[in-house]
Amino acid sequence: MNLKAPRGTRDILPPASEVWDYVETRIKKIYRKRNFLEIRTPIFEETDLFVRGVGDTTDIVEKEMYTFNDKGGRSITLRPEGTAPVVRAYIENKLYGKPQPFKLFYFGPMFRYERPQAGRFRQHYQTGVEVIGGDSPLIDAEVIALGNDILREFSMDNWKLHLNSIGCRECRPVYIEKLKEFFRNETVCRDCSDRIDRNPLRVLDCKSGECAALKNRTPSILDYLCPACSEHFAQVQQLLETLEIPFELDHTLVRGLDYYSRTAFEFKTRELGAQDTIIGGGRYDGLSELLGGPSSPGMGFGLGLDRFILMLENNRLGNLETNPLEVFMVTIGEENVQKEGWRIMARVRKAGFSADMDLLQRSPKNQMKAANRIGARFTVILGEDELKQGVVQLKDMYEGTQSEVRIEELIHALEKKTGEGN
RNA sequence: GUGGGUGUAGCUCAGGUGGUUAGAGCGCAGGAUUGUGGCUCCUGAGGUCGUGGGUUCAAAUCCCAUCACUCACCCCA
Repeated sequence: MNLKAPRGTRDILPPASEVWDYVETRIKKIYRKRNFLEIRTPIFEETDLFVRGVGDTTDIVEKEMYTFNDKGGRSITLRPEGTAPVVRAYIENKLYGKPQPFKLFYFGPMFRYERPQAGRFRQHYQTGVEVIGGDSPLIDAEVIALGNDILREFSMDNWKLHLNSIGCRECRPVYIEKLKEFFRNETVCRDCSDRIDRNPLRVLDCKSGECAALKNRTPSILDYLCPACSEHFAQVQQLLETLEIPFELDHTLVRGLDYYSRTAFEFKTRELGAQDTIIGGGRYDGLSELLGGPSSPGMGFGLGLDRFILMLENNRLGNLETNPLEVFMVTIGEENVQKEGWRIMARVRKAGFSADMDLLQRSPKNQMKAANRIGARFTVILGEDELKQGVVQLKDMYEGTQSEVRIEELIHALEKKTGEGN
């Protein structure tokens, strides 16, 4: 076959898909415990949403979007990130009329046209939260704490929380001027000399030798925050200290999207090679207005599930015990026996056990073989003789023991055996 | 978008300096006398040697291109 999954995409097959399901389910529980509710937004949106929301000078919009015209001539874009769609939905559905702040979570694929590498895909999966309708530092702390909780819940500890404030519409322009001034008098790399005017904050993030060398002399945004932002940021830090969540101030942390304001944070690990951000987020107080909505400050994060699961696997936490098949039905005989076996299996399933049987009309021996390879806990064997007597052989595949039970006693016997095990 | 590495059965890999029917282990399918797994033994299926060109009497092997994977840059989840 010469058809392949497109570059940067992949199939998630069993047993990996079991791990994904497990992770998603467990994260969802954490959200629900904190009274976050799910939102599902379209996988594609009008292109303009991202151009306006994410920012037209960002890398995402400039070169990473999957954009196309649909048959009606509309410009459509596969969503590259989750926040702008959620805020769009918030405005469109007038969620500001509900009790505030509105706390949402989402799961789903995101699309970016990038060169794939470890932990980076063209279709990747994120889960994230957005708290919209409030600018209290309590919200910032709650969101960051939630990220912290998820990592802890999965016993991950090889990461650091990087924290910064990138100010607001009042103070950031002042800082940006200072920054431009500073960089103009220094030598920066080729990419960055272009950036100085268009998006000077990003120079801070540059890892190239000459730019990185400037880091400790570069003016820090934290020295230019207006009183309101400064106070807000101080409170966020205090709250994190109260919650005993360790963090590291990092004034070079600038998120790539334009809509961020004030608090910005990333949970980074050293285990994933160059793609080290596992959770990234921050506050976006102006986004709603940017999209034509009312003033509705918000705060959220995105968590990269591909990277998250990669990290779990690195720590051998990926070998999660998946539930083994409980019963494999083995029939020995003609059609009448198979039919009765089928009925028995249906009853076993109805009683709450997972059950399967041979679907290839194999010999008894090969049915047993199959049961063994699948890892079934029990086999229930039915032959002509058993059928006549109304019994089955119940075999414990782990212990190799086998006993005869009446068909009507089977469920009871299974319950007893599995009860003993646990 | 830029640079490095890789590309032989489902998986992990062998296949010096080009030479005839491309191999192994594992896995998969079946069998080793009456209706029973795991161990052992036997048998079998399965390969456009990533793809397309080129050099050559002859290419998995050399050259070019292309695609994919991978690592890094860039950027982020």
